[in-house]
Amino acid sequence: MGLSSHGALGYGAAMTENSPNISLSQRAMGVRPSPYLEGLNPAQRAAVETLDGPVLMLAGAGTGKTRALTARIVHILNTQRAYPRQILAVTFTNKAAREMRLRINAMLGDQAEGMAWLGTFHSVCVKLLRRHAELVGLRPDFTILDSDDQLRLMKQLIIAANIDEKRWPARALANVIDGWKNKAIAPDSIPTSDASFYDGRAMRLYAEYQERLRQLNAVDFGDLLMHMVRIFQKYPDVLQKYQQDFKYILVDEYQDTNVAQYLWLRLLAGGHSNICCVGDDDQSIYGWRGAEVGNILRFERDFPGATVIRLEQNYRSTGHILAAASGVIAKNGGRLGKTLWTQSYMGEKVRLIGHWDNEEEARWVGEEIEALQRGTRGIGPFELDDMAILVRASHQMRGFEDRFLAIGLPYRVIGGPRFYERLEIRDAMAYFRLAVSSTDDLAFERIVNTPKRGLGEKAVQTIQRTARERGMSLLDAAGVVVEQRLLGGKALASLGGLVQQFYRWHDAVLAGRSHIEIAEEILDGSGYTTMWQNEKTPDAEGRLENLKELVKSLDNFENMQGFLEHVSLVAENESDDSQPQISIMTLHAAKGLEFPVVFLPGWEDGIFPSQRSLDESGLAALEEERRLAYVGITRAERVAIISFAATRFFHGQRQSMLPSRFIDELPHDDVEVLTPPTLNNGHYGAASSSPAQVEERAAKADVYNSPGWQRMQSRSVQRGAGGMKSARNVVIDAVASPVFELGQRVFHQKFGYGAVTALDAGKVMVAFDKAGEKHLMAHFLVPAAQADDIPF
DNA sequence: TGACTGGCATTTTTT
DNA sequence: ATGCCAGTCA
Repeated sequence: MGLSSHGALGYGAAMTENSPNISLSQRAMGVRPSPYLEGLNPAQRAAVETLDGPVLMLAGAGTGKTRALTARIVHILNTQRAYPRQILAVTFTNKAAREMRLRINAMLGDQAEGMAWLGTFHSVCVKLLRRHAELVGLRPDFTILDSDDQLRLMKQLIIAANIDEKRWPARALANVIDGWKNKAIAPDSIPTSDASFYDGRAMRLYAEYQERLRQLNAVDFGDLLMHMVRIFQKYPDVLQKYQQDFKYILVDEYQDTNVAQYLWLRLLAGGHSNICCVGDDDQSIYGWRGAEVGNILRFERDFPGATVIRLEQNYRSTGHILAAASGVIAKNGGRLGKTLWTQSYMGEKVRLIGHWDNEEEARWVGEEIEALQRGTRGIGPFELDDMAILVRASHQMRGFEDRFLAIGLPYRVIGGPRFYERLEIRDAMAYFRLAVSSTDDLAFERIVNTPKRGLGEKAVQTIQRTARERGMSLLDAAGVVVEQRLLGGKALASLGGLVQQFYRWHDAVLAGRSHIEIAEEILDGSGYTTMWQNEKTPDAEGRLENLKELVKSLDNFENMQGFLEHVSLVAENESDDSQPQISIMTLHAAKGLEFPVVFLPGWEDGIFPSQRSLDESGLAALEEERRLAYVGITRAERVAIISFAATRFFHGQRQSMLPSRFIDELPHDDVEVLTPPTLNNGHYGAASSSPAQVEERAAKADVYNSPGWQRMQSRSVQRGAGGMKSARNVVIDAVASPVFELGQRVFHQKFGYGAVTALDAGKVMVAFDKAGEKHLMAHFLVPAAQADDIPF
C-alpha cells in the first residue's frame, strides 16, 4: 500500500516501548506493534480485526463498544490500510465524535487530527454539501437553520396560505415535513399515501417551504442528509469519488439511523464495502424521531456477506442488575438476540418500592441518596456524582428538584434547555448572522425590533413588501425604505440608524477585524445589552451573564463565520462540575452513560410506558418503551432502585396510578422489594429486617388500612396477582390482564366510565359515557365498582 | 405598543 | 396547576 512514507502515520514512542506482542524481526520488517489489541476479549478483537467487508458489531449495553470501535480505527491506521482522511466515521452527537477523536489521539499521538471525516452525520454532510451545493441550487455559503427558524418560516407560509393556524399548527406541518426529510423524500417524490397529510396541504407547503429555503440560501437539519442523498443518487460521478475516497466506513449507534442516513451510508459503502456498523437493537429508543430499528435488523440482507459480531460480555453491571434488565428486554419480539453475561459478582438485587404518592417518592429518594452517601444502606458510601435519577418525561424532574432544593441536596439537570437555545443567545446570534450575511432575512426579522425601536408590524410589512417588489434582502429593502421615506418620521430615523449600523458591522467583518471586537460593538451599539440592563426581572442578570459567556466563547474561533457554523451544528451546554451533584435526566438522555447508583422512579402505567406513545404507535411503542426500561436498568453499575407511586398529581389533580407493567416483567429472583417508609419507620433492608419483622411491623402499621393501600391491593388482585398481603410483594406477582364481562361497567383514567361492548385477546371494546367507543388494552380499565372506591 | 386575559395542551430530542 | 399562545383592550 506504500503509505509508510506518510509522516502522519507516525505514532508515539510510548507505543513502541511496551509492545511485547511483536518480535524484533517483525519490527525490523516494518510490522507495527498493536498494544491496543491487548486486553480485548475475543469478540472485541474480532470486531477490530475483521476489516474486510461489511461488519455488524452488535454491542450490548456496557460491552465495551467504544473501545472496540476506536481500536478498530487505530488498527486500520496502524496497519496502514488507509490514510486518516480515507476513513469515514460517523456518530450522532458531537460528544460521541469528540470522545472518539480523543481516544484515537490518546493511542496514536495526534493522528486523529488528520481524520477529516470523523464527525456527526450532520457535520460530515455540511462539509460535503458545501462542496456540491450548486447541484441542489444553493451557494456554498448557505446558512443552516435550526428548528426555531424552521418553525417561524413555516408559520409564515401557513399564514400566507390562509390556513387556520389553530387547527393546523406549524408544529404539525414541521413534523410532517421532517418525517419526509428523514426518509429522503423530496417534494417531487411524495408517495400518494402521504398526500392527505396536514389537511392535504402538506405537499404544497413542503414544496413552497423548500423553495423559500432555496431563496434564502438556507437548509434545515433534515436537508443536510436529504440533499446529499439526492446528489449521490443523481450524480454518479460525485458518488463514485466518495465511494473511492472512503475506504473504511464506521457508524456508531446504527440502531438510531433513519432512512435518509441509511440510504446515505448504503450509497457510500457501495465502493469498498468496508462498512462497520455498531449498534444495539435493544437500545433503539428514537423511533419517534424517525429512527428505524429495521435498519439494524435488516443489516445482513442489506449488506450481503456481512459478518455479525456480538459483544456480549458486560463490564458494567453486577449480575442481578444485568439479569433484571435481560429479563425485561426478553419480552420484546423481533430482536436480533444477544445473551449478555458478566464475570462480576451478583451484587445487590434491584430494589423495588411502591409509594403512596409522587411527593413521598421524591422525599424517599432524597433520604435514600443521603443514606447511600453515608453508606448506611449496606453498600457504599457513594458520592453524589455517582448517582443519577432517570425519569421518563422531563416534567417528572420537577418534583425531585423541589425536594432537593428544600433539603439542600445539590443536583444538576442533564439535557435541560441548551445554551444556544436561550432567547438572549439566539437574539445575539441573529445580530451576528445578519452582520456576516446581509441576506439573512430570518435574522433580520428576529432583531429588527429587539430591542424595541418603534418598528412594529406596519414597518416590517413595508420592508417586506419592498423586498418582494425589488427582489432584494430585507436589510437592503430597509435601506430603500429609508431612502424613499416610506415610513413615518420616528420609525424612519430608527430604521435608518439600524441599517447604517449593519452596513458598518458588515464592512468590519469583511475587513477582517477581530470578531470579538465586532461582537461587543454589535451588542452594545445595538442597544441589546442595555435592554437587559434596564430589565428588572430576576433572570435579566443571568442573561447578561450568558451574553458575556457567548462573547468569551468567540475566542475559540478564527472568525465570525467559523463560530456561526459551529453553533448551528453544536448545541451543547456544559454543566459546572465544581461540586459533587446528583444528576437528574430523562431515560433518553441517559443512553451511553453509567452510574454506580441509579434511581428509576415513576414506573407507573401511563407514565412509563407512556400512554401517549402507546396511543400513537401501539405495540411498536410498547416495545420501544420496554427498550427504554432496558436502557434505564443497564445504566446502573451496582445499585438500581425502581419505584412507583399509587397516586400522582397530574394536570392539577390527584390521579390514581397503576404500577408499570414492566415491573411485573422483572425476574423475581433479581428483585428485592422494599417496604415503604410509612410502613416501617423509614428502615428496611435485608440487613435490618427479616421478612417476619417486616410483616410484623407492617401488620401494626396503620397505613395498611388506609384507603389508598387497600385500593392498590385490590387493583393488584384485579391484575391477576395474589394480592398485596404486605408491601413485600407489591405487584411483583401480577401477571396477566384482568378479565371483564360483556356489559360490565368499567372506569378508565382518561375516558371515564363506560360499559364493555366486546372482548378479544387482551383488548376490550368499551362504550364510554362521555368519550364514545374505544378499543383499549384491558390493563387500563378498572371495574367501575372499584373505581368508585377511589377516595379522591 | 404593551399589558392583560382566557383557552388549551401537557413525551422523549440531536443536529 | 401551569405555562404558553393568541387575541383583546387601553
